[in-house]
Amino acid sequence: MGRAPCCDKNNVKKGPWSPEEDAKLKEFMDKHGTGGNWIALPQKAGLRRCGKSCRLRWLNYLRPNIKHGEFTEHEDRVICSMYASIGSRWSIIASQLPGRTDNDIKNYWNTKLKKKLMGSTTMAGAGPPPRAPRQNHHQHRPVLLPYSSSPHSNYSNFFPGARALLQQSAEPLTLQPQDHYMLGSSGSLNPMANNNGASAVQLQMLHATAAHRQLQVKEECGSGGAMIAFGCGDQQSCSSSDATQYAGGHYVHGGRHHGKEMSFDNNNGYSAYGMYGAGAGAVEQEHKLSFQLQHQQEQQQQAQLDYSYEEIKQLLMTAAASGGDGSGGLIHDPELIGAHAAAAAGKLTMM
DNA sequence: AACCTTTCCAACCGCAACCCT
DNA sequence: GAGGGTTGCGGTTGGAAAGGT
Repeated sequence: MGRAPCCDKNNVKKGPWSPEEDAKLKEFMDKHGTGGNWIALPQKAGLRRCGKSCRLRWLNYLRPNIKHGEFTEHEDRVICSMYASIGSRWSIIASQLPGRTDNDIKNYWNTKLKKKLMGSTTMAGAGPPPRAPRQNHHQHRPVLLPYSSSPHSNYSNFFPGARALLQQSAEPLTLQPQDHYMLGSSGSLNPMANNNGASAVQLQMLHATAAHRQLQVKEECGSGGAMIAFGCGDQQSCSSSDATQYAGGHYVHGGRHHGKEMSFDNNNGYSAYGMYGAGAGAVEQEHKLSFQLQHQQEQQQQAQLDYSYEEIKQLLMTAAASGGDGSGGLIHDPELIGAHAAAAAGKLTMM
C-alpha cells in the first residue's frame, strides 16, 4: 500500500512557473513566511501548486540573495574539493557557497564541471579520454562513487582531474571564510560498515583552496562508539593521538590539540584541525611547516595518484560487482548515521 | 531554412529522516 | 513506541535553447 500523496495531483498545476505565480508566492512568503507548513501554503497563497513545488521554487529561485549565472573559479574549486571528499552531498556543498542552491550546483556539476575535470585529466598512458558516445539523452546517470574498500581511498581518486584542477591555480593559498566546511549531514560521513562492528571510515576532505591541504577525517566505528579524527594529509600518520574522538554521541578531544570546538584558522590561510585555545598559535606554526613538507611530498606522489580511464572503469566495475547489497560499502545503520549527523552538525562546524 | 544533435536547467519524483500527536 | 504528516535531499526527466550540418 503506497503512502498518501502529498497533494491532489489532479488539481495541481505542473511545469514551469509563470511570473504571476512567482509574484504570488513571493508576496505570500514576504508577508507570512511558510507558516511552518509548505503543504498548506499553496492554498493559503492562492496557488494551484503542490507544496513541494512551492518550496522548491522558493528555495531555488525566488529566495532572496540567490546567485545566478557563472560559477567562479573559486566556487569551482570548492565544489571539486568537496565532491572529491564527500561525493554528491549537494546540500552540504551548497551550504558552503552562499547564494548557490544544491540544485544549481548539482546541475553545474553534471553538465559542466564533471566534463571539465575529465577533460583536464592527464590520463596516464591513455591520452585524452575519448568522447563517450552519447547515450540516451536521459540516461546520463551520475557515476555512483562507491566508498572504496581501501582505507586510503577517497572520491578524488575517481576524478583524478580534480587534483589537477585544484592544483593548477597559482593564486596564493589563502583560506577564505566561505571555504569553511560544515559537515552537517548524515551522509557526510560514510563509514565503511562491516559486519563485525569494527568498521573504519576515512573521509578525506580536500580543502577548497588547495588540494594538498587535506583535512583527513578518519573515523573508526567500533562497538563502543565512533571516532572521528582530524589530521594532516599524511594518511599514515593520522591516529587517535591527534584526534577528536567521538564516542557514544560525545566528542572527546584527545592528543595534543585541546578545546571544545573544531575550527579553521581564518587568518593564517590554512586549515587548523582540532586546534583550540591557548597555545594554538605555536601549533599552527608547527603545522604550517608540516603542510609545506606535506605539499612537497604530495607533489611527488601526484603521478601515482592519477588513474587511467581503464583503471577508473575497473574500479567502478569492481564496485558494482562487489557488495551484493549494492551498498557500495555505505553506511546503513540509521542509528550510526543519526549519531554522525548530530555530531557533525553540532560539533563539526568550522568556525 | 530545416532538421538533427547536444547542452542546460527548472522542475518533478521517490525515498528517508524528521517531527508531531 | 507507533503511526501519520511534513520536510529535505539526491536522482532523474522534460523541454527549451543553442549549436552543428
